[in-house]
This record gives sequence, structure tokens and C-alpha cells, in this order.
Amino acid sequence: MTTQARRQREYEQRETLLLDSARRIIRREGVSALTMDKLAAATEYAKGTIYKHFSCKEDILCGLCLDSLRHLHATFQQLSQFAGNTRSRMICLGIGYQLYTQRFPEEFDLLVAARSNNIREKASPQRLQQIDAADELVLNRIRELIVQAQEAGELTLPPRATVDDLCLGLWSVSFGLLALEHARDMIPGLDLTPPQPLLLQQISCLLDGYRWHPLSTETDYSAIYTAVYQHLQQLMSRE
Amino acid sequence: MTTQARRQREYEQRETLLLDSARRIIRREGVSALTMDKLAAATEYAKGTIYKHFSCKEDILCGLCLDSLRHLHATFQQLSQFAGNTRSRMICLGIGYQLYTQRFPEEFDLLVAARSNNIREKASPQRLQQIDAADELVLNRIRELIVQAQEAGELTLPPRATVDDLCLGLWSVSFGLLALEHARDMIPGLDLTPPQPLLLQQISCLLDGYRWHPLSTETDYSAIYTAVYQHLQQLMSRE
DNA sequence: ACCTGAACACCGTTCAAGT
DNA sequence: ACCTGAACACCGTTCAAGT
Repeated sequence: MTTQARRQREYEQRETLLLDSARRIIRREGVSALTMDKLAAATEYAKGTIYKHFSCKEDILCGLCLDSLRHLHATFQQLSQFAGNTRSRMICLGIGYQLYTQRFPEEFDLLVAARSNNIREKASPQRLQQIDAADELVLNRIRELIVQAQEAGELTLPPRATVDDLCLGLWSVSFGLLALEHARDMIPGLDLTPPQPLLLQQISCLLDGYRWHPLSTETDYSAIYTAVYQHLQQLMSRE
Repeated sequence: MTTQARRQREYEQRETLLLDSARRIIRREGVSALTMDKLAAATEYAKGTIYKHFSCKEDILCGLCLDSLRHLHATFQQLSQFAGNTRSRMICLGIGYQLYTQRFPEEFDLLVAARSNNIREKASPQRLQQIDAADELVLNRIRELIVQAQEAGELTLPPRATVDDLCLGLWSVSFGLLALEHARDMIPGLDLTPPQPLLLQQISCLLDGYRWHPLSTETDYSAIYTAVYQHLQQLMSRE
């Protein structure tokens, strides 16, 4: 039935509209400004209609989080076509993550919040499952690169470490650092190297520790970092 | 005036009571179950009285977060008396952090949440300042140990890295890993080494990267880790 | 000077009525 | 079958009245 197909399409379009409107409200006025009344008014739908799509307010937040993850995955996929040795390409992913959080700080706040139980316990199971699936896709891009490094002979993991250990390690430093970076000016008197290369510094030392060649003592990654950073920044700002 | 001193003391006792009751409610029923009515009933004070202490609900959450940080700092202070080379002692701090989050998962959720702007923008400036000060004290314990490692000749930082870079790096991996660990069973199909040594694994590789001696290739830290972990676990469960 | 809790305002959620 | 928005319930915040 074509009618059914159209209905389905219209339903999805409406969901997109709802999420986009919600995102705009949050970006402009913060999460606390997102109310069902406001969202209904902005989209010109009744409040009841919103509940056809989302089980509760937290479910909307998770919907936004899901969008963010998919966006991040798309960015990672583009970046994995980047030329260079595997370690440089991993740095690319780090930069991509960093630029993403800088451009969409409100979304990153949601990514952080969606890890806490307060939000998860209210959202619908389906949405949570979708988030986990999207999470998995992002992690796969990292995993993939680690395996490629092994195949290229640029990485030999220490005896007790698995691919997923390294994958989680990278994910953790990046996530942790970027999450804490929000609070950067709030923590007084930290004498840090300039903000940009901070993530590079941490990832570099971690990868040196895992002995992912060429080591940072063998190659100057800061030049690569700066070049890629500027390149990506232009690429992403054009979107 | 002694009356004033007594008043002050009673005021502080009441604040402690309010925070303890709030914590109990959150532990038992989750953050969303914490309402002003419930807190007033539990403490046998009127709702208006709560506002003598806290500017809003989020201010209470930040108050709990502050308590957590101070508790963590006390733990770190105890742990810094631990004997051994500086790298082992740093691992101790990591274990302390890990055990802390395991024992008080709800509090850790608040520590994560208090980094997001949604909460910060509502809490009182004074409370936020206190949190930053407490944060600083915790970081100082880490910094201190790094400096001691330098003095002991066990650590020579790479040319571009500062003490605070390493400090933040350690803080980031730990925070990131522990924050993500909550979602551990939710991310399907991750083939990871058993949960306990996961943090050790990441910290070890990071410290190897920073060339903090003795390197993990020179010493078997997993034995030290297990011993300290069990020791601390007993110590903390007795509290 | 401090505490109280009724009253208010706001907002998430539901569901009977309408199309 | 789907959409609507009035009505409801809940909860954070205030402040006039009481001690």
C-alpha cells in the first residue's frame, strides 16, 4: 500500500521536525527551557501528538542524543578515508570528536547526561537500544582502525590487552578530557598547554604506552595535528 | 557571643541533616524521587527552611556533590601515606577512585551531572565556588605525587608536557572510564579484560607513555593492584 | 529574627471529545 | 484512526502570618 508508505514517511518527517525544534530551543535557551508547551507551539502540533513519538521528556533528550551519535558516526566514517599511517588516522578521529564537541556543546552535554541513570531510567527501552546500537557503530570505527594497525604491523598489543581494551581506553580519555574541558576555566590555576593539543598530548602518551608506531619520539605529530585540525575545522564549519 | 556560635553550629548541623536525608532518598529511590516535600517531611522541617540553606533543588544536588568530593579527598589523603614507589602510589589513588564510585554509584552520577551546565547554571555561585575549591584539593593530591615522582627521579616529563597535563590526563582516563563503566553491560559485545584491572590497564599504558618508572614492562603491577585493591576494599567497607 | 505551610505558578502527562 | 487541548496532578518556589 502506498498510503501506508506515505503515512510512515510523514510520521518520520514529523519526528525529525520535533527533534530539530527541540534542539533549537535547547541551543538558544538551555535544556531547562525545553517544555512540552513550547515544543508544541514551535512545531504547531498538539502536546498529545508529541507523545505519539516520545514516551516522555527524557525520551526526547535521548532522541537528540541518538541524532548526535549518528552525526558523530558519519563524521568518523568520513575521517576514516583520510590518508596516512594508522596512528595519524586515529588522531584524526580524536580531532573529529573534539571539533564536534566544540561546535555542538549542548549536544555533548546531552551525550554526557544520557550516560547517567537519571535519564536512562525514564527513557523508552527502544530508544535506549537504538542509542546502544549507535554507540556500537562509533566504537566499531575505532576498533576497525586498531585492527588495521595490527595488520599493518604498526601495532602489537601487550600480552594481556585486547583490541577492545585499547578501544575503550581511547574512548575514555577523549570522553573524560572533553567532558572536563567544559569546566576548564572553572578549575582555577591549572597550568596547561594550550587547549587544542591537550587531547593530542594525552592520546599520544597513551598510544606510546601501547607502543603504536611510529612513536611520538619518532615522529612530530603536533605538525600533523595542527594541519588536520585546521583542515577539519574548515570542512566542518562548511556543513 | 556564644549564642551566635551555637546558632552557627545548629545551622550547620541542620544543613548536614538535610544533605544526609537527601542522599538517603536518592540512594533508595533515585534522583527523580527527591522532592522538596519529601525532604521536608523526612527532616521534619518546613519547605521554606530548606531554602534558608539551598537556593534551589539543583543547589542541593551540588551540595551532595561537594560532600562527595570532600569524601574523595579524605580518601586520597589516607592513600597518599601508602608506602611504595611513586607509580604504585599513583595506582593506589586510581583504585581509591574506582572503589569510591563502586560503593557510591549514585554520588558518582551526581559528580558527573554537576559537570554539565544544566545543573551548574541553576546552583548558587557560592556552592559552585566551593565545588571548584574541593576539586582543586583533589587535584593537588595527584599533582603532589607527580612532583614527588620527579624529585625521586622516577619521572622525567617529555619536553612539552607540564605536571598539570599529566594530572589532567590521569584525571580524564579515570573519570571517563568510570563514567562509561556504568554503561558497561549496555554496550553489547565488548570483549574486555575483567572489570577490576581495566583502569589499571589504561593508567599503566598512559604512565608508560609518560615514561614513569618503573615501566609496566619492568614490574608486574597487576599483583600490586590486586593486593591493594583487596586491602582498600576491606578498609572502605568498614567505614 | 526565624520558622511555617498555604497558596501560587509552572509544567509533564492523560484522555474524553472532535474530526 | 488520528489529532486536539482542556483538565489534572505534581512539584519547585514564595511570602504573609505566626511564634
